[in-house]
Amino acid sequence: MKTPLNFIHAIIEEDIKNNKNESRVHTRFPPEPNGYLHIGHAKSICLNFGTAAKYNGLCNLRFDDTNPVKEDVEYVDSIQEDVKWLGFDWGDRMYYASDYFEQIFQYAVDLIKKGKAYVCDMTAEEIGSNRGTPTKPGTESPYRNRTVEENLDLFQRMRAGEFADGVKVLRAKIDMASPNMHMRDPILYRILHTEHHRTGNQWCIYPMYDFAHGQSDSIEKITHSICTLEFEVHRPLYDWFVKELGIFAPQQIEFARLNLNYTVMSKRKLLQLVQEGLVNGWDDPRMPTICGLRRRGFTPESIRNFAETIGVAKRDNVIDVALLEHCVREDLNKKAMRVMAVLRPLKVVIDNYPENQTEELDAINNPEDETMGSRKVPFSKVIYIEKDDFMEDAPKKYFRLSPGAEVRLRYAYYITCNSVIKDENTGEILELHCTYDPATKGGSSPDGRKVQGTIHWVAAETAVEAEVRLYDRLFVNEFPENVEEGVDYKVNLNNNSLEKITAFVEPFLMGSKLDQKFQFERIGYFCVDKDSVESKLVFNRTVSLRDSWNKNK
RNA sequence: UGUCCGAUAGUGUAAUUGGCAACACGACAGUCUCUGGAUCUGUAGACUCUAGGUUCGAACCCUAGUCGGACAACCA
Repeated sequence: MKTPLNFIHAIIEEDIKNNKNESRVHTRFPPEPNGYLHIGHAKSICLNFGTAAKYNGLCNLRFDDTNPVKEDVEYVDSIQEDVKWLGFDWGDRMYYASDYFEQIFQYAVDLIKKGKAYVCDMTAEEIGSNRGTPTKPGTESPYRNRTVEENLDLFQRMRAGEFADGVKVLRAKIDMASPNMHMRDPILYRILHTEHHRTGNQWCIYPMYDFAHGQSDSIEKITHSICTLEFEVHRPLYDWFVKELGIFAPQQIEFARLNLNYTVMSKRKLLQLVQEGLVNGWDDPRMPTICGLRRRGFTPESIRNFAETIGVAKRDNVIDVALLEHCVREDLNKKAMRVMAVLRPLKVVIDNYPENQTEELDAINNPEDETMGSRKVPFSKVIYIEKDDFMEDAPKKYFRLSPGAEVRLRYAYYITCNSVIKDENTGEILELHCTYDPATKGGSSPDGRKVQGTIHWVAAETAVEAEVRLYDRLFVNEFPENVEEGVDYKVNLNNNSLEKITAFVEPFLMGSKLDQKFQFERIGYFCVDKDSVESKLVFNRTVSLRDSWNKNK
């Protein structure tokens, strides 16, 4: 069976067939180290590294670090960690645009010498207003016709630090009347007396992204520069630089960025959520960041599979977060060990079970994977079950415990509920009294009688308390950014996106380690949080299991 | 009133490049089950944005239009 090609791979296969670049495929993932990577970047990472792997090519990791005022090593470290965690390897090809500053400076000198760039003394405001609008042409800078010698001298003096921030810029001399705004004498270099996280104080002028990105790709001999749609309008400019400079020409191909409903994806907004304390840091499990998803319990495989499933195209798209959730479930279903945990405990006393007796019952660790073996679960007279698993006046289709009904305790016994003890004042159900059938040990009866439901439980005596963090969507609105003029999108924040509860878990979980993943049977998938310690376990709910009974209501 | 890009079931992506519109998720129904999970089976759901044209034949090519998106940072 041949898998259909996305449009980028179709282009690449055509290029290979035509022996373009000696049929070489070389991509790159070029983040700016000014924030943490999110699921949208994951799409790009999977695309770039995945494409290289598919065509026996290479993929570089390159930091586009041309703006020292926003960038930081904290981000370059986290980006490397996240790309690695996703399962990709850039080998020895980790680069920085700042590695090329000298070369890029020379490119600028070349342009000046060719009369294609000039130093402009206008202020930012003047340049802005002279640029015109998309429908009106701009006007030319009065400095546009400085001589090559003067430009060369001024540009060298900019580099030497003779001028203050903002008083001069280097601009390309292209066409102030171009219908493409990016061709209206774009700024190439600006003065920034700011220490760079890598080059220190070596430079006080820095190239703009537009003057660095394409050339960086060119220097690295990138064959296919895959980027998002908003850079489509920049492509003529990159091509202009390549042509004027006479350097290797990468081919830029643009694709539509990922959008997820109930989620914001812009770095600016994510930063804001962090800075305003609306979430607990970049790796808050509610964040769509890669580190957030990791802490939430997502696996790299599930994210890669998600990227594969959503495909690549040019039209705008909004993916349902439910698809992302489906991808984790699918992966965790195969891998996660099953255990029992009771989130909202209801005490059950089994009246006819001997006092002080404890049994070790066999439980299968993963019915999807025999090799994961089995374990022992202690059982005794007093147990906890889920509050939801009991109903005093149960509807016909309710298969769990109710007065007079018999259910199976998973891997244990059949029990029947005899009486309900309630708080006299509030009517709240405090405990249940049941009897068990000793012949049903292990969960099946010798007489072959069927029970409607199977519920999970934890023996009270050996139960371990654990903090469980239940996460919900960060936003209540499907499109949180769709707000009326002047309204802050944060009004759409979900006030109940995090609920911390104390649960009882089976003792097996006692020694569980950071990032270990479990399925709490009948509830969902959970992982050990980094806040977890020996004396106080903390679990994050990655995603719930489907519950069709609840859904139908 | 500019330039560039896009438009296919609810959502996303395909369609051997001009030859019966398919797959996944979701929905619904059923099967199975010691997890109301998973599995398995099935059903519904699309005048392929509109109108013309080319053609034996158009989702695909052409023309015009409609709608949507991107672009006016010394950000990337």
